Amino acid sequence: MKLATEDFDRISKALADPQRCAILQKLAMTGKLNCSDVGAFFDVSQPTVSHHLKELATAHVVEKEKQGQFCFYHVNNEVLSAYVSELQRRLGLNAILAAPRAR
Amino acid sequence: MKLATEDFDRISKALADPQRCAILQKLAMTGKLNCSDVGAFFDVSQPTVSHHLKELATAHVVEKEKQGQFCFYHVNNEVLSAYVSELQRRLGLNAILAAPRAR
DNA sequence: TGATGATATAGATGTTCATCAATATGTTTA
DNA sequence: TAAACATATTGATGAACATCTATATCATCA
Repeated sequence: MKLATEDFDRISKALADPQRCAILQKLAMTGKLNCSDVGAFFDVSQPTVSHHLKELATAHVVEKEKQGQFCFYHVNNEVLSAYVSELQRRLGLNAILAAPRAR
Repeated sequence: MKLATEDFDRISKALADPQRCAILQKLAMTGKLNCSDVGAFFDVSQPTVSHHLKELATAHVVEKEKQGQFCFYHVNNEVLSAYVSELQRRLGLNAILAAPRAR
């Protein structure tokens, strides 16, 4: 999966806030949480949690799933993997993998 | 190599600005550049380049090497690799690698 | 030593953004 | 339908930050 520059930049920014990164990490660990669950783990207001989840969703690193009055969020592993790959590519960390195969 | 939380956060922020990320990418591609070289690639003022390079150096993703009146910068691959590894760990992207070996 | 060139610092400015209180919207249940 | 609950939105505020101009520092060279 290939990320557009715009998407890459947005994900970088989404990860740059420690609070938001912690929320994403919690989602990665637990698999799926609703807003209240997330809020229970961190000492921030409900609107702030909602804001961070929205940013993460806008960057497509999490997906939103509405179930009745609840709203579940889970990580999008495909996008996260694509982000890490692109980051490695840009930073030249995949030189060995990208090198032409010896024969 | 293990990154402290503080270092991880700082690197995330260093990568969050597209201009700074582009500078880092250029350094990764070319190996080693001085300030003027970097400035020649991007349409920003000399103090801005100096500022970005300082941020990257503070985050330890690049290293500074003074040679006379010039100042060369090159990426620190060890730190960058450690960052990507820690990111993967936090995002749960290394589940397969981390799994206990089958026997 | 004085001029030129490379880089860093200081200070200012406008923008982005994390956060909150208040409120709105939508959903469930008594 | 009214109350209670979950989430989203609005608007405000203060902090962080990217960028610039001006200037300082330091090294080289004529």
